[in-house]
Amino acid sequence: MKPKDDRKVEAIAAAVYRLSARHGLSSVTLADIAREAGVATSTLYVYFKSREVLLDEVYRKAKTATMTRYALKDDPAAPLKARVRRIWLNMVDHRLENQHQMAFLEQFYHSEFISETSRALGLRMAAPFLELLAAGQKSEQLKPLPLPLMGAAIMGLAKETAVLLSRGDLPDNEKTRASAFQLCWDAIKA
Amino acid sequence: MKPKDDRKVEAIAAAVYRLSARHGLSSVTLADIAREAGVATSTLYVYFKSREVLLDEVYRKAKTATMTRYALKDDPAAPLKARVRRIWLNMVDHRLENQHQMAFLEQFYHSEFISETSRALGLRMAAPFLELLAAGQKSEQLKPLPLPLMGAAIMGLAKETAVLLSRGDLPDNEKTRASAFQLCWDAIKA
Amino acid sequence: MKPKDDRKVEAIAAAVYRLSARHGLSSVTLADIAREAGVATSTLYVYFKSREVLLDEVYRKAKTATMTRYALKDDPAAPLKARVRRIWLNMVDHRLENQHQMAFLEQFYHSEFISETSRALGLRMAAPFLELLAAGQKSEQLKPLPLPLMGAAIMGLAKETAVLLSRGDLPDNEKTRASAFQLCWDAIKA
Amino acid sequence: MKPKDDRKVEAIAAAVYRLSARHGLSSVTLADIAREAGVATSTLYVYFKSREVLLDEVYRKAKTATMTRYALKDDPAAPLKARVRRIWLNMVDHRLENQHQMAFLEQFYHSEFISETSRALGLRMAAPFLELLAAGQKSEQLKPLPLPLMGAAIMGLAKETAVLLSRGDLPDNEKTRASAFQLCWDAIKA
DNA sequence: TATGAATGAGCCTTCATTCAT
DNA sequence: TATGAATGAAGGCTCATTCAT
Repeated sequence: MKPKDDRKVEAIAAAVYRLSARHGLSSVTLADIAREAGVATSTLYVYFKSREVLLDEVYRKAKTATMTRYALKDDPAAPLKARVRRIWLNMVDHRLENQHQMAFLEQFYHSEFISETSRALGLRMAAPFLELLAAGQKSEQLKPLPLPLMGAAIMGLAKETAVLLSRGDLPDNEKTRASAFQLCWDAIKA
Repeated sequence: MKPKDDRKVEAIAAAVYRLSARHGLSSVTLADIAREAGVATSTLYVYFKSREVLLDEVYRKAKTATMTRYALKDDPAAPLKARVRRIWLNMVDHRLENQHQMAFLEQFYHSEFISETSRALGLRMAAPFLELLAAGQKSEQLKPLPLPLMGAAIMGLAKETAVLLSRGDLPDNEKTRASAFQLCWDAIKA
Repeated sequence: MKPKDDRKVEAIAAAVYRLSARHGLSSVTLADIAREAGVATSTLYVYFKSREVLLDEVYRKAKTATMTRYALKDDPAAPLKARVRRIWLNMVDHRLENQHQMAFLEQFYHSEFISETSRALGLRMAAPFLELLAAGQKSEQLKPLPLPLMGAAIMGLAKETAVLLSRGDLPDNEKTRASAFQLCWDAIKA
Repeated sequence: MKPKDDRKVEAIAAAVYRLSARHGLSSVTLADIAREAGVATSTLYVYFKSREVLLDEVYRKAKTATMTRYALKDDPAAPLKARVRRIWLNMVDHRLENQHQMAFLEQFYHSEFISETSRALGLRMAAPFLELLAAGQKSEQLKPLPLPLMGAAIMGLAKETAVLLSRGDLPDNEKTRASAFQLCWDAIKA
């Protein structure tokens, strides 16, 4: 008997990312995915029960990897501002390095395809970050506004910064990042 | 394709908004639109050359109305901060009052359906607002960061604020708006 | 606007009969039916909501026509034996004249495709005939056995007779029919 | 294709019977059979060359067992009526005891799956019984009608009787069987 | 103009069968 | 022998679009 091939699952996920970025998630068909991943359409059903499950599982994978990446080199002992900066820079860098994946993640999150459990996953994974912000509010370093608003401000600015950097509208260097983060920090600091 | 009956075009647009908000743009079929608008499917082709054109035209309509609304009661003679506040509050209010329409607008903008010309329309309509910000930068009241980044910060925060208000996560009153705008202003002010 | 075409429904039903007889009901695909009926596959969905409904409706049509045919020239005033003979001969003749239709009817009835309501239809339509038999039992002309058993005996013999006639195993004439009916009558008469 | 493990073949046949009775023969997939029999799908190909062969072979098995069962306790020296009664009662009892198997047998016989050789098998196995009837005709104890007609009458009545008994429409006792057989005998006796 | 009928292209999914271990 | 992975072919169904009235 032949064991399931993990590399095939990887290839399928990568195909979904690429196609989402290229033509938009809602036009990604199983035939497209299969072709792009180099397998037969029916093979997708060996790994996933249905199109819905496939997308959901790919989403979970990508979301988890993304959140892990955001926490990279985060030092829990560092001061608040340094930690937020670290995470914010991680967001920007990860977006620049994984544009396809992010394209999928965003489209899926805003689509009707996403399941309730997957939507919940997003929130669950963001929890540690929101707790960091909550601590910052308690120590009166951050504005006492609702956490979702604070979080959205930070992520939204990271996203827009990444877009501008990748488009070349902004020079991709330390200075640019520093001033963009300045905007972010000014927004949230108390 | 000169629309003869404006009320019918109105009904079609409204159908698109409602269905987009209810089931997601990519699952909206022409049959759905026709049923919801109370006409026959083939009648849609009397008014629009194709599905693509229909959506594009509905988008233009909604986008124009939205941008006009944002400028409501904007007094060109007022001081910068007041003008930005006025526009920012307009954004929040318009979102709260036209959720279906905004659902469509956003899904369409992030979708693969949007044409290049429609995407350009978005930018063109935002021009006056960006000019206002540019003036603010010149007078050193606003941070000297790229306009797209500034604009994105402002709109993103308006959007998130509206979401929180409509969900009931934030009390819908003057005070809440004032503090949410504070966050916005702190982000962009020099 | 174009009105629905009744001749098309006829063509579809005829296609189902022919294909059922030729290859067996369970191998009849919508593509087959469409090709045989001279329409596009999707056109079938203009007339029927699904394959299941299509078959069910064709069954109803054929079943009703069949039962009506069985009662042809039945004289309610005639004596019992004459009436049973008339109906029995109708069964034999109808089978000989509509073999494709009967092939479909039988396969559908014995298949898992048939709906509960369609199965019930069969019984409802046979009711008048069973009442005739019941009357014959009351007047002690027929054996006092369960009606389903009596009915099955009669129909089963009609069927087998028709098979033998159409195969040419029996000469197709009055005499053959008379003796075959004799067997039938002997079985049920008191 | 020499089956090595007879118990496995047995399990496969039993699975086919059960599934045929439960969901209808034409919806029985190889995956279903394998699951129900407790083997892997590809293992079926170790025992049978194809789905067609598998069904055909299972049919042969069941058909042979059935015909053997019909002849149980048949005493070639007994008088005609007694022998026919014995066989008729065997038919009824066997049907009552092996409903799953009979469900498969009948569906397969009326399906398009059956091969010409398998259909011929049915006739060949029934030969001894038809010879008995032929002898009865020669001795003028039975009607001089075509043997297939005579045979069909007898089997058809056995089948209907079994159906009524298993449904509970008739009390399952000696008396019922006696009167049902009476109907049968009246039909065929000279 | 307005509409119901008609359709070709394409989608998701299933399945008998083969492959590779 | 036994099996899980892999697949091509096909099936039912949907939909944007065109036809015909």
